[in-house]
Amino acid sequence: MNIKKTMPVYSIGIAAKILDIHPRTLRIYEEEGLIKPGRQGGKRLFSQNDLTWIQCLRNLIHEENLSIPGIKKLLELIPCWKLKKCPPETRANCTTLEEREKKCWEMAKNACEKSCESCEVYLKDKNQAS
Amino acid sequence: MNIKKTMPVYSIGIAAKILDIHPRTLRIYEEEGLIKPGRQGGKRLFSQNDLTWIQCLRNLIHEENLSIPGIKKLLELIPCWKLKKCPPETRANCTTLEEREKKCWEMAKNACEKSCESCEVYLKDKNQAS
DNA sequence: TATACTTGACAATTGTAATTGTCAAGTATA
DNA sequence: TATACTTGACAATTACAATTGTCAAGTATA
Repeated sequence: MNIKKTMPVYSIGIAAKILDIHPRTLRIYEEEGLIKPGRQGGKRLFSQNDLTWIQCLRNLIHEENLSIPGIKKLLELIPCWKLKKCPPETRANCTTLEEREKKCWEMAKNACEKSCESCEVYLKDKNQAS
Repeated sequence: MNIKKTMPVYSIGIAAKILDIHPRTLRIYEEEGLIKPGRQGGKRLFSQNDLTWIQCLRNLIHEENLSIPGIKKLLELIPCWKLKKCPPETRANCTTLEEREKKCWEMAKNACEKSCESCEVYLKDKNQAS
C-alpha cells in the first residue's frame, strides 16, 4: 500500500528525530511561516513532503547561508522550485510544490505580476483543478 | 554646477567616513560582488549612487536581517527596486538603478523570463538607449 | 623625502540569529 | 492513574556571519 507523501503522519517528536533537530526548532519554523504542518486536535502532524521541505530549508540556512528573513523574502517573490533550483524533471514530479498551501502565484504577487497566464506551473494546476 | 550622481568621486577613506563604516567593510562588499566602485589606477572611487546603494545594502543587512548570500540570491532573481520596495515615483527618478552595471533583465534571467517585453523599466531603457 | 593615503592578506572581535534547553500544564492511550 | 507524548512561553547556549583591526608594501602629492 502507498502512503501519500502529502499525508500528515509524523508527530513532532518523530519528525524531529528523523530530521535530527530539536522539536523546538520545528515550532519556530512554523511561527516564522516557513512550514504549515497539519493538525490533529492541538497536535502537529508532518507529512513526508513537510520533511522534504524542511530539509530544503535547512540546506538554505546551513549550506547556502540564507537567513530566515531572507528565505521569507525570497519565498514572497519567487516559487520554491526556483529557490531550490529544481531541474524541470524534478519540478514536474514535485509533490512538495503541490502541497504548499499557498501556490507561488498566490504568494508571489510581485514576481509574477505579468507572466502567470503563460506559466507552465500555473496552467498545470488550473487544468488539474477543473 | 552639478556633480553627477554617477560620477566616481569619493576615495574609500572618505566613503567609509560618510557611511560611518570601516574601509575594510567596503572592500568586502566589493569582493562579494555587491558593489562595483570605479577605479583610478588601483584606487577605488565611489559615486554618490554607490553610497546610496551601500546604504540600502546596510539596511537590508541590519534592519531586514538579510544575509549577504541572501541578498546576492535575491539580486540574481529580482530587480533592486523590488528588493528595496521603491515606490514607482522613486523608481522613475532612480539613478542608482541606471548605474548598476548589470541591468535587472540581464541579471534576472529567471525572474523575468517571459515578461520583459512588457516591462516598463525595460522599455524605458530601450528607448533611452536608441 | 615626508605625509597621507591606498592596496591586499592575515587574524581578532563582536553581535546576534539559529538552535537548544527547560518548565508547568494539557491530552491521549493502555 | 501512570506513561509518554504534546502544547506554548520563558531563558540559555552556540555557532558563525559581519565587521573591525593590523600589517607591510605601494602610490600620489607637496
